[in-house]
Amino acid sequence: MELSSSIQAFVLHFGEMGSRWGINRTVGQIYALLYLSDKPLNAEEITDTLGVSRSNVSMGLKELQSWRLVRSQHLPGDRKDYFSTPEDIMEIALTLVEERRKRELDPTLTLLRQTLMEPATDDAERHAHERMQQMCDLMEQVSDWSHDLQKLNPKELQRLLTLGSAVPKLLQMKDKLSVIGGKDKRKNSSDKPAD
Amino acid sequence: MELSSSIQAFVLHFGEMGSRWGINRTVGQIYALLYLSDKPLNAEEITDTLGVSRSNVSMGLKELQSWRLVRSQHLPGDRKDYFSTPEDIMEIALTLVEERRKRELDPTLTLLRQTLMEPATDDAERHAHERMQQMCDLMEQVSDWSHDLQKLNPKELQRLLTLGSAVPKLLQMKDKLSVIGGKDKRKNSSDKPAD
DNA sequence: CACTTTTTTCAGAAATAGCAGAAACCCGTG
DNA sequence: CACGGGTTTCTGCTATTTCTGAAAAAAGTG
Repeated sequence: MELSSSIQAFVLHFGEMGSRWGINRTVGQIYALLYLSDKPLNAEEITDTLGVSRSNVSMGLKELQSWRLVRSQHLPGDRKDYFSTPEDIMEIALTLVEERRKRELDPTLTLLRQTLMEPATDDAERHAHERMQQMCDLMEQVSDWSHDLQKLNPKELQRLLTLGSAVPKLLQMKDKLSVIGGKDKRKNSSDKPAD
Repeated sequence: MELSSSIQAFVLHFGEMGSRWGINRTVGQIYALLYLSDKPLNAEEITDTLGVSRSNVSMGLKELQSWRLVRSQHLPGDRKDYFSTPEDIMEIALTLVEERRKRELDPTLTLLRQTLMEPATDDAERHAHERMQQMCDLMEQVSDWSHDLQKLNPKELQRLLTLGSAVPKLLQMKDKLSVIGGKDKRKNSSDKPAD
């Protein structure tokens, strides 16, 4: 399959970016190709288009499936496996966030929790444990937040993202409401006197 | 410098995770060491503690500085450079988000914008451009959101993070307010009839 | 259940990244 | 401007990752 120049550029770019994203060139290219394609592709088509070996494509697809970024399906009257990416880009983004959390955060979180079970024995270790505790707390919050994100449907997510920078304003609004409601009369309950 | 076992475990773990995070083992270990240390360390101390070559440490520190994750300082009466990480973990996290955006998002965003300037010439390309447009829109939102995050001070950020899953509820609250205010009487202005 | 088609696995080749040691460099100081 | 402590860059070797072609396995088919 011949690629038009803009599609080709995108595919090659994804290949190059792959290393920064923690995947290899072929995996990046396969993903780009499937993402842009208007129909599912089989492994042979991918092989021909990218000019890499069949086995390489097989391994790449396996990896992309382990990331849940591509799915396979069978077309009627054809024994080949056909691969495609989800239509909804929000769904793709959510998958990416979840998988990265699993791979990049969870192992460290596990180690930190284990380590922090034991008491520190000297000053240096005491300080180190404090630092680990800070990291652990933050990672847990990020992890929780990522879990919460997964529960949102694409529409809510879209809304949240559009909100973007407006969130702090929303927070202020909430504060005012709380003040009216009398639940919390302090202007900034958790702020230090002056920064 | 001898490391206590829990510190050692953390340092080694960071070394292993390095490959997933897009840094190499030594860089990961250096960072872990500096992060836990209760005082700034010089290159020689790092070399001795980790048992890697002096030049390797030098390159690692250079990389960590390019990420703005460690800073160097001079101690009075000592010509050596001393290295440390910021105290505030929120500041560290913000730096990480910003640097990752620069490295992992911005180049692709640039390519997408360029590509989308040109019109598509055939059906396949037309579809591909639609997909690129979706990706571009999402990446721009994420990028904007990341920029907004940078403007927040650590306290606000902490608050936002703690909020976590509560944000959707906040959204609902906002909706109700809007309804009261009469700006938007629909229950879910942008939702499809049924999902 | 033999045969064909398709996919996966594996072992080694090729490419890339990481590392140590040596050399070069930088910068105050006498 | 030579010296010495300190740092960075360069060079070549090593380890790791990526990739290919061949062989094995799996999955349909008549």
